[in-house]
Amino acid sequence: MKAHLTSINDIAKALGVSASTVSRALKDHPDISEATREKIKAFAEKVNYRPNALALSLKKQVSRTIGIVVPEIVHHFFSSIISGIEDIAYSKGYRVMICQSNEDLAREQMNVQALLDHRVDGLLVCLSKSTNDFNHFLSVYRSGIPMVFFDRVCKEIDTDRVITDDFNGARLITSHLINSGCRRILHLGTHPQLHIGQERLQGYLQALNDHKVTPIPELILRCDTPAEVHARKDELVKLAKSIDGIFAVNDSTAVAAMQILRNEGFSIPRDISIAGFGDDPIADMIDPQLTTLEQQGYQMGQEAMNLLLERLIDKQDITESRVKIFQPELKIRKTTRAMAMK
Amino acid sequence: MKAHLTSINDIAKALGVSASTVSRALKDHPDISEATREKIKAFAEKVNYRPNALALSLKKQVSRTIGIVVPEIVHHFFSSIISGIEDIAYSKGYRVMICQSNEDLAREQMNVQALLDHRVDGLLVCLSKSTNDFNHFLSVYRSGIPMVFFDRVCKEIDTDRVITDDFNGARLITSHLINSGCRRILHLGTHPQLHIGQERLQGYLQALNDHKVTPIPELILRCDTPAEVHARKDELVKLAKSIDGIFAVNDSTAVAAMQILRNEGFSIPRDISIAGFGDDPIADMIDPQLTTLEQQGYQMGQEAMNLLLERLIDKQDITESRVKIFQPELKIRKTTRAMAMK
DNA sequence: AACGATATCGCAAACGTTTGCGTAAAAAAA
DNA sequence: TTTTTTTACGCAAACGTTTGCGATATCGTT
Repeated sequence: MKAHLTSINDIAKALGVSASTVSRALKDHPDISEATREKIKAFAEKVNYRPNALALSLKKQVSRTIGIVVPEIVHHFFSSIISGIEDIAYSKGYRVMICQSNEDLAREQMNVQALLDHRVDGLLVCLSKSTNDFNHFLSVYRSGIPMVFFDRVCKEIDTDRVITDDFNGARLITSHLINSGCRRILHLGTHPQLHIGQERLQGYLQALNDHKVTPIPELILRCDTPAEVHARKDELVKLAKSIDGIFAVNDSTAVAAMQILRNEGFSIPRDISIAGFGDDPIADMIDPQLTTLEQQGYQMGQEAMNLLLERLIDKQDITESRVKIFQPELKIRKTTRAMAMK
Repeated sequence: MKAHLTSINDIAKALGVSASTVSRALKDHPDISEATREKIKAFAEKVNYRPNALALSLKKQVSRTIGIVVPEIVHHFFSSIISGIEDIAYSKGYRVMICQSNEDLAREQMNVQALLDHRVDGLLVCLSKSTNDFNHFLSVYRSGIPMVFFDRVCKEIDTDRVITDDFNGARLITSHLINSGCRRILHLGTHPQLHIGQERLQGYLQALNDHKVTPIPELILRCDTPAEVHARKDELVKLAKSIDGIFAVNDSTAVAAMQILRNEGFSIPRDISIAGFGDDPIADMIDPQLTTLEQQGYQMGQEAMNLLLERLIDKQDITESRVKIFQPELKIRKTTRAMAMK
């Protein structure tokens, strides 16, 4: 069975009028008599006519569709961002096309290209971990298509951005660890080329410095997924004897580390305190509940979409790029001890 | 700045040839001389020409895009399915448009309509919990657009489907609970109108029957989210004294229940055994680790996309609808006791 | 009766692409 | 040289929609 949705031409032919008359009748153009208008509307209703969005976009040179490029939707943080984006987009009559880069540069490039091919009106993107080349975004920028980065942004290109204050968050939670008595804090960080990785590391170092704690290079590891934690289990277990705290770059890594440590007989937080980043749902579900930083993903998504919308609607009058910074909120739970001092 | 991507006509004008010549040159049509072809290709490369996917879809009457309607991407099961779908789709040159119904019928109807408006070649859908009207899917079916349901399927319409053997899974895990000594097993189920809810309930009842355990109506509750668990906390705590096992319709509900029970002083699994459904990542991260059923979301997504692809490619020669049933695998972990008998 | 005004509609171009067909010029065959 | 074939390109329609403009009627005015 061939799937032919009825078009304006079909209606025109069936009713013995021209396509332009049908088009005008359907949108209540005054040039059309009431009789014809009603006839056409009734028929369109009957055959369940729906305008072809592709033809419309082509004609209007506007797709009312925006593209999203995100590392992986399986991560709660990203899927909440997407929900935030979608809710705003829907309410303004926009649709979204979601692409996953799977943390892979090549895939990210393909994604961007495909979205451009589909003539999205704007782009919302979060960089993949492996992105060290920005030409695909540069060409988007040069072609004048509005683009806003969120979370993992591209500082090489001057666009709107929505970010977390990673530095401050890391400083805050590391300070909390120190205040609760930790002195030898292991940092499980992410790729150094990631801006957020840099910021969180710097925040961690700043907190140590704030409290006159000497940083120990051996206690800074690149290890940012549960899989990597398990891969480097021996290393972790060996380190465990000499540390009293862990600050992991995200919650799932923190939880994985905790799992291993507890199996090795360490008590959390008595022997070792643990802190994460992101306030993933698991943080609240595990026992002991994970101390972490709340990142307001949904709101960040909303904000990103709003920034983009302003560009799409008042195209001309925004010249400077804008940066929205979300302050992560400290969620002190059970994997860290109560403050030892004020 | 206006965003005008260069078209075939732009190239034609710039080079003083016709649009048809450009079109043919770019796809190595033999009618075009090598000189012209090279000239055109070089220019196209220089200006970074990319065909307009909208125009192509309109012309070819094929969008090579498939629509996905899913309740919520924040759930790991659904986002794994999407990944499975995407990977197959990409490898065959298809794109996907993802929509969330947020478990809401009206939104689901809008989603379907929007996807049809964008002339997707096919539909992959998982019903929302509140869907009790299927006319939007019926009209898709009647218009001849291939559609395959997954997980939460619509048995009112005769389409391809990819499902989990919910009955068998529920029977399996309930049997495991009984075998490990449980006799008064609370079932936290979902909406009765959901087919999977029915199946899991029936599987639970069947297992009781298999073991000559009398079912207790008071022990069958509709409660399928952590939020609902917390809302009905008092009820749950009161019941807790009289039960020795819980079978929840999904893992997050199981974990939430466990959290409350432990806070009330119950020991898991000594006092109460707990089992979930789905093998969410949290199942493996919490302590004690949750006994559950593995649902192969990624593979289900792949299978669904493959079924759809067969319809899209050999349009004609598939008449009967096909059903792929995935057997969930029992993951016995720490929230249930070891088998008491064989 | 002749005129202008208004109401109601169709034509055609445009968006970007593909493709059957026609055609001019060049090459090959007679 | 004439005829036929081949080479290499352009025209125009089509996909579905919108919209400026032109074209008929019909009406009301003198």
